[in-house]
Amino acid sequence: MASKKRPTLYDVARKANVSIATVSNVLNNKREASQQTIDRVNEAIRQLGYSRNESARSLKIGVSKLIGFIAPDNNPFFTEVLTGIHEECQNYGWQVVVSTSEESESRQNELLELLAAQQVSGIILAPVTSKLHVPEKLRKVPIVLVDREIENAHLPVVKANNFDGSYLATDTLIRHGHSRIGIILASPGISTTLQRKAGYLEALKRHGIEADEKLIDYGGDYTGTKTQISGGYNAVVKMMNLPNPPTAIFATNHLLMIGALKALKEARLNIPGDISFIGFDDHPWQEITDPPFSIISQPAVEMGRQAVQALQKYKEKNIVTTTVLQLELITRGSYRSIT
Amino acid sequence: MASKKRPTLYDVARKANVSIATVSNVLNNKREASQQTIDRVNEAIRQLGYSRNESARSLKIGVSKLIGFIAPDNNPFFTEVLTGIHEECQNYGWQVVVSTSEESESRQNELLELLAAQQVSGIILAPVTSKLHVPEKLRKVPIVLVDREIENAHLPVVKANNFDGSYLATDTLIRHGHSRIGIILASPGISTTLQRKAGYLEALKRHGIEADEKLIDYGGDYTGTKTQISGGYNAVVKMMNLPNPPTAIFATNHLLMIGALKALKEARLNIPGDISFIGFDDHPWQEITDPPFSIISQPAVEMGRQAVQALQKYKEKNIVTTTVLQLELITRGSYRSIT
DNA sequence: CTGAAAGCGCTTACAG
DNA sequence: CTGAAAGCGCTTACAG
Repeated sequence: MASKKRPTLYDVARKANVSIATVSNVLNNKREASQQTIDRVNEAIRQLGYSRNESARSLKIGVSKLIGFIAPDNNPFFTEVLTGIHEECQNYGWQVVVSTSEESESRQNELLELLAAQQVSGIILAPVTSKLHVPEKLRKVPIVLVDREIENAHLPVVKANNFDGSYLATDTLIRHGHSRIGIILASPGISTTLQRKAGYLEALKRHGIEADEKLIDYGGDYTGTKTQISGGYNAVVKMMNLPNPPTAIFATNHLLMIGALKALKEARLNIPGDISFIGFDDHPWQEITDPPFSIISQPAVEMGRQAVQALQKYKEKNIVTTTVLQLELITRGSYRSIT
Repeated sequence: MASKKRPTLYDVARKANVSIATVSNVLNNKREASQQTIDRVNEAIRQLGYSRNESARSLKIGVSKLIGFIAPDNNPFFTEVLTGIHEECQNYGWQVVVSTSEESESRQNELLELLAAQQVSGIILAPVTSKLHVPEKLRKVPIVLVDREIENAHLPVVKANNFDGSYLATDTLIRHGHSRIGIILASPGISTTLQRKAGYLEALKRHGIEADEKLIDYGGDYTGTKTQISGGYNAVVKMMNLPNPPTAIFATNHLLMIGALKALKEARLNIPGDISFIGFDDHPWQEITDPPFSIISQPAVEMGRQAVQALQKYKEKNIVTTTVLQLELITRGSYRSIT
């Protein structure tokens, strides 16, 4: 019995009385084979339970059916992006090697290297900084940026309109009478932070409100998942102890939001009675909390899908696309008008 | 310039003036090479920016450095398990091909097949049913079961003590005076559901309470993430419309819990004033909700780590381990005593 | 329409 | 301590 090792092309060829080239052609739908041959080959494949050794194929043709996805942390946002990547990859027969850089640039470079060594046919990357220098030797493997972009990278990117989203949230709060609005941002080194900050500042400016540095906190200037939660927590504690604390808070990612709410709760501040709040990233919990939270919602699953499509276009036609998805404000019960 | 393609062993060998066998040996720390040779080789590797083509290696030795992880859905519990898998894999230099079966057995079998074709060195599987028949041709690749087990599989398994956890939750509610306790379970086809149900029934029995079929709902007997949330929702709606509704509800996974809470909220039932509640799986949101929720907490990250270790033992020493992790009840504010 | 043969980049006995 | 050579299982010109 050939139960010890998996059958190879040779086994199939022998059984079907054809050459291995013919089997390979049938397998890949290349060239015309007579229907009779095709049937014989397929029957042999079925009987032997043959499936292709992808390592051999990768070695020969230089790329595997794998793509890599490098997320910076375990923010549920990236879990959703991964869902989108998975969905779309089914259309291309790709499988996904997933890893987390934990916001470390050296870890990220190591992961890129490991993926390249696996002959992945592409990488979807949410980079840890906006100034990544992609090592020369990785230039061969197509990289698509997702969520975050890199200056002058000349790489396809799929991102959200963070400026507009942040502007929208801030503008809305201002129109509800708020002028002291605290914003909690993630690490200043990434593009999303920069753009979310810019949108906030622009909204203030349009309304003639002067920005107060004390109300701008990089609570998430740390690595990893847990530290971002404490970052949001610390930011709120700091702001609420100001002589002139904010009347509204805008937390610009889901982890920061959770930390911020924890601090608000501990301070026994009522939302929206004592303070208005807008968060980031939709999540089932937000409909069952009291109050339900208003948030800037990102099309995270769609972002994953689009990233795969962008990768496909980049690989096949060398087209460098920039896709910008719109953010929307979902208003529930966490902010109110003040006078 | 060799910028077109990545350097190979031959390039390194030529540069270092040795044979490819020697380079390979240095690379794998095999046999003794003179320190001088080692240095020359390493210097050549560095200069060329060489890194091994893992496809070639996999082809030659029959296994890659990849392992597969198949989750049944996007429950955040499995995201945490994945975190643990990632952490532990770093110790072995493994990378993880992640995929979701969406509770479909045919999809699961397809994924197993695809992973085997990639020459993965092992698979960590949360199976969609407790009666999986692993296809003969997959017998070559080591599989470790995580979270859910399979009858007579003779495979390593890392799971939680679901019986005890469920007993504990039910017993606690009974001791607080509840006798009509609704339980919301996931699909009856998986081991965790069976065990959680058994723990519930046993606790009732010990206290001489007769089980009421109407209070046992397989809200999650659907596939996928969203349908489980609506499953939990529907279960609560049904139970609360009973002539004699429950005074407490135990939702046995995170998705079911979210759906259940949504229904409770819509019915304007106060927790724990009108109804007591115990959920499943800890999550940062649970500390900031009002009330904060009591839950049965699973060591999800640890489960992932242990699964990787079990895989390692299975591969290296052919040891089939069964690891049972304890669940604990975290009491916050969502249940109370009644008379 | 089909086959013989080269070669992808490694690892590993084997010989020296 | 080091090298020459076979071979892992495929794909793909090339020849017929």
